[in-house]
Amino acid sequence: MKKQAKKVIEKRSECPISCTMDLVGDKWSLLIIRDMLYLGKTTYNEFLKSNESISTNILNDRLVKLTEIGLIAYTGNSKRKKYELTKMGRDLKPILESVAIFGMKHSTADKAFLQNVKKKMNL
Amino acid sequence: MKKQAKKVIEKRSECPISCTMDLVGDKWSLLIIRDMLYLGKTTYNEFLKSNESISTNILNDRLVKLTEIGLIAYTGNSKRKKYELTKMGRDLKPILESVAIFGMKHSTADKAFLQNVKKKMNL
DNA sequence: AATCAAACTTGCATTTTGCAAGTTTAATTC
DNA sequence: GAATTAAACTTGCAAAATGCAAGTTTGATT
Repeated sequence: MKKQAKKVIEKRSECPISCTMDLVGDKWSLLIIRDMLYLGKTTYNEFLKSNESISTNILNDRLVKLTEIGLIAYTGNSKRKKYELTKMGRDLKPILESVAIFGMKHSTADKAFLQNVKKKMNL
Repeated sequence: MKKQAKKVIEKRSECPISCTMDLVGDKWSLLIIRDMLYLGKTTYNEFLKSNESISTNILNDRLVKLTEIGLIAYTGNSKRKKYELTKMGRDLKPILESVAIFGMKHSTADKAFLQNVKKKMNL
């Protein structure tokens, strides 16, 4: 029954940008948040089926971390967890918006991607 | 004279958010951009002296990558490089702003940090 | 010409991520 | 209510990214 010790997230400095990156500046966290915000995903298996193919151990690790941080929270028993963004988590939306805008302008990404998603979600 | 091969950055998906994270979603890139945008830094040694203590190999790697991507560019000869943000790089500013706003609201970061910086820089 | 120092480079340890399995236990089916 | 299913993890090991402490190279300064 080895629960991973709740490791304190280290701050590299007092800069608000640096601090935020220390929370969600890894390869996967913001994509999980995106799936919640734009795709309405709530469960482990839904997150697992993203186009970017996150692996199970990383997904689990991120869900635990994001929950510990307080960006997401779950309801339901341990085998039917439903994750939701907290108030704090929803405050990440402007970040995702600006990241998406940059991506639509500069990357070779499919520019219709988020537009379609938003339409589907009535956003 | 081993130049590191210009490795193509892999896209995990067509999502603009994912694509942007594939470009600058590592532990250090946005902090270098921050130093250019808010602190007016332009040289290797200035970047090296950040509060977050980036190490020399990582800094060099990121400067090469960001230059290859086209977010920054340098003038000057190889021993007195002056880096500047490109038009594309300056388009990251809204991302840094929203990240900073989140950090000021939610992290235990020094809330005066960026305010002071901006005042100093007349932003 | 000698010295300095800015801009890298190298080697190796540690941490994070990726991949392919396996395990546990609520919920469903029979 | 026992057997089956599947959602939510867990584990082990390989690969990649990061961290650290040196060293090297080459324009600029003395």
